[in-house]
Amino acid sequence: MKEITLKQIAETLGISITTVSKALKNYPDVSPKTKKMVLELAGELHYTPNSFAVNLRTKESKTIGLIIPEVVHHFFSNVVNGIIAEAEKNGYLVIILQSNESLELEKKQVELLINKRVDGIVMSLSNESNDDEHLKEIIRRGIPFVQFDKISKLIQSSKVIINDQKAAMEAVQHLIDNGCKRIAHIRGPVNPQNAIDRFIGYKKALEKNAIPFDSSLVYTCENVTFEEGLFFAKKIVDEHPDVDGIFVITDLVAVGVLTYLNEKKINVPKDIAVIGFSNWFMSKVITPKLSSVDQPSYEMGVVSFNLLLEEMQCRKEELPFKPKIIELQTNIIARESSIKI
Amino acid sequence: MKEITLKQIAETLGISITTVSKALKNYPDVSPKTKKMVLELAGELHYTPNSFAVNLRTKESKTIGLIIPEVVHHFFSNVVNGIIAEAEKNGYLVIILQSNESLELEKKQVELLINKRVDGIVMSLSNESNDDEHLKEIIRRGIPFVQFDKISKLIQSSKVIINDQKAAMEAVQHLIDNGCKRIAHIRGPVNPQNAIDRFIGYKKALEKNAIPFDSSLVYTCENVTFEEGLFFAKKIVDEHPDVDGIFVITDLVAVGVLTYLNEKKINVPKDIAVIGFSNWFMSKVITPKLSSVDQPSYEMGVVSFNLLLEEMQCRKEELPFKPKIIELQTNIIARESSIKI
DNA sequence: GATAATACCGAAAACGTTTTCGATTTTATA
DNA sequence: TATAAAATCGAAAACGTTTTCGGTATTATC
Repeated sequence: MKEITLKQIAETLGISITTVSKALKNYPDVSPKTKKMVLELAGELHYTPNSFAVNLRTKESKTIGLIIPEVVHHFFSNVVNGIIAEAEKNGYLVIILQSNESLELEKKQVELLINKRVDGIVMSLSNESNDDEHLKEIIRRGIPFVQFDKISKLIQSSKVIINDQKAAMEAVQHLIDNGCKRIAHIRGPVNPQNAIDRFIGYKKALEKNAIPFDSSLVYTCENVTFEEGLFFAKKIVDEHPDVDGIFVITDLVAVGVLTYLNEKKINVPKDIAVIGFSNWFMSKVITPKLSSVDQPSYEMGVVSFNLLLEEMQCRKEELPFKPKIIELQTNIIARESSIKI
Repeated sequence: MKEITLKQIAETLGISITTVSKALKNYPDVSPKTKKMVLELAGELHYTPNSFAVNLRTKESKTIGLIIPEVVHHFFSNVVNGIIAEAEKNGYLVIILQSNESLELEKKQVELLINKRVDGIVMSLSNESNDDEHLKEIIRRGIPFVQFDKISKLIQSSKVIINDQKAAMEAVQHLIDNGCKRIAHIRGPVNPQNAIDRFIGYKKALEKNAIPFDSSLVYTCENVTFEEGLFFAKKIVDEHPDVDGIFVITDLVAVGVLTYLNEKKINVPKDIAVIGFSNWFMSKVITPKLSSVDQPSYEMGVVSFNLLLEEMQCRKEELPFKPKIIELQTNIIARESSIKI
C-alpha cells in the first residue's frame, strides 16, 4: 500500500510535479488537456494530498482546539455540537480537550494546543481559573481565540456570552412575581464570572423589590453537582424554614434540590418554589417540572466558531482584527416548580 | 513574532541544526556541554518543535479520529470522556466528528479522517448504517481501527462491546420476576446490531419462561427519541390494554414512556413496569425512578483507545496485529419503575 | 609515538506540498 | 514575415524536522 503522491502522478504522466499540483488546484496556466489528464489519473488512483505536507507548506492545519470543563454536561455538549457542526461546514476539524474544572489541567491543555499549532482556540474557563497567564500566552502568540460562557473579563479576545446578571434578575423576579418573599440562592463557585454575575443579578432583583438581602441565604457550590443540590436543600430547609423560593446556579443542582424536597414531602412550588438555569433536558421530565433559564447553547457554539473564523481569516490576510463580544438572548421557561398559581 | 526553529538555535549557537535536534532528543552522540547549551537556549526561547514538520517527517500526527452518532447523548458523551482521557495520557489528541445517525454523513466523516491522515479511528456506527464500504476502506488503507457499541459484525477489526443479548434477557427476566406476564418491547431501529441483539434477548427471555412471543407487542423506534417514547407508550396502552411490562431500547425513550404513563395516571410499576437501557443520569431522578441496564460507558472509551493504541504501535513497528474483541460487563439496576413488590 | 578506539559533530537527503519566476512555445497583430 | 502578446510548462526554493553516514578530533592502548 504505497501512498499516492504528486510525484508519482507526474512521473506516470511524464510531466512535472508543479504542473500536476497546479492542475489539481485549477490554476489558469495549465492547458485544459493536461488538466483533464491529471484530474482523471488522480481520480483513478484516489489521490488525496498529504495533509502533513500541506500543513507544513501553508502553515495551517484547518484544525481548531476546543477546551471545555467537561463533555458530559448538557450545556457544554450542546455547545460542542454547535462548534463541530459549524466548523465542519467551513472545512475545519475540532480537537476537544477537557479541563475537568482544574486550572492546572486547563493550562496543560492550552499548552498542548499551542504546541499542536492549531489554527485557533475556543474555550470556556474552568471553575478554578483565577489566573490569566495561559490565556495571555495565546494572545501573545497571535493565535485566534474565542471565549464563551465562562470567560475572563481581563483578556482582550472575542467572547460569546449571555447577560448573566439580567437573566438571573429575571429568574428571581419570576419567583417574586409568583409570591416568593424569602428567596435563597445556591450560587456557583467563587471564581467564574457567570456565577458572580448571577449572584449580582439575584441581589439586584431583591433590591428592586425592596426585599432585604440576607447573606446567610446564599450557599456556594464547589463542584456544582447533583449531590450538592441535595446537600444545600437540606441545609436551607434546616437553617431557614421560612424560605419559600430558591434560585439555583444550574439545573443539575436544582434537580438535586427537587429530589431532596420531594423526599421530605415538601411541596414544590407551594412551600418552596425553585428555578434553575440552563434548561437541561431532564428538567422537563422530572416531577415537578423544573423552571429554568433557557440558554442558547448550540447557537453559542455556532457563533463562537464564526467569530474564530473571522479572526483566522483576518490573521491569514494580515488584516487587523478587532475582538467582538456577542451577547445572546435568554428566556425564562416557567414550569411547575415555580408557578404558585 | 517569529517562530523559533532549530535553525535559529543552531545559528545563534554556531552549531549545526543536526546537533541541536539531537541535543533536544537526548542522542548519545552529543557532548554534555553542547547538550546543556542547547537545552538552555531552547528553554529561554520557549522552543517547541513545529508539529507540522514533525508529522511530515515521522508520518504520524499523534492524533486520532472519533466518529459517534451524537455528542449530546449520555452514553456517547461518557465514552468520549473515556477516550479523550486515555488518549491524552498516551500523548494523543482526539478529533471528534458526528454522524448524526446518517450513513451518508458517516461516510463523509470517514473520508475526512482518512484525508486528514489520523493515526487511527474509533467509531460507533449510525443507526442508518447497513453498508460496509467506508469501513472496508479504513481496513484497506491499513489504518488502525476500533469499533465500539454499534458495530459491524462483518468487518474484521478490534471491537469493544457488551453482550446485548444477555443484558436484554436479564432485563426482561427482571420484569418477569416482578410478575409481568405480557411484556411489550420498544426496540431500536432495524439496522444496528445492538438493537437486533436486544430484541433477540427479549425473545429468548420470553421463550425461556414459556411466554408466547407476540410480534404486535414489538414497536420499532426510528430516531430513538423522548418523543417516540411518548408516542409508543400511547400506542401500547391503546392497542394492548393488557400489557403489564415494557422493555425499552434506551432510557431516553423509556423516560418518554414514563412521562406518558404518568400523564395518563397509569401506575408504574403496578399497572405497567418499565425498564430501560444504558442507565442515563436522569433515570435516577425522575418519578418513578427508572430501572435500567448499566453499561460501562467511560470504561468502554478507555478500552477502545487502548485497543487502538496497541494496533497503532504494532503497525509502527511493523509487527502483525490480531484484532481483539472485548466484552464488558453490564448490570441490572433495579429501581422503582419495575419493582412490583 | 603510532595506531586503534571512541566521542563528537555536521552535510545532506528526505518527507510532499505550494508558489515564484523564468523559459519556452504557441497564437495574435502588424 | 517579424514582432508582440499570450499560453503553457517546469526548475527550484521553501516549509522545519529527523536520521543516516561519513568525517574530524579526542582519548586510550601498546
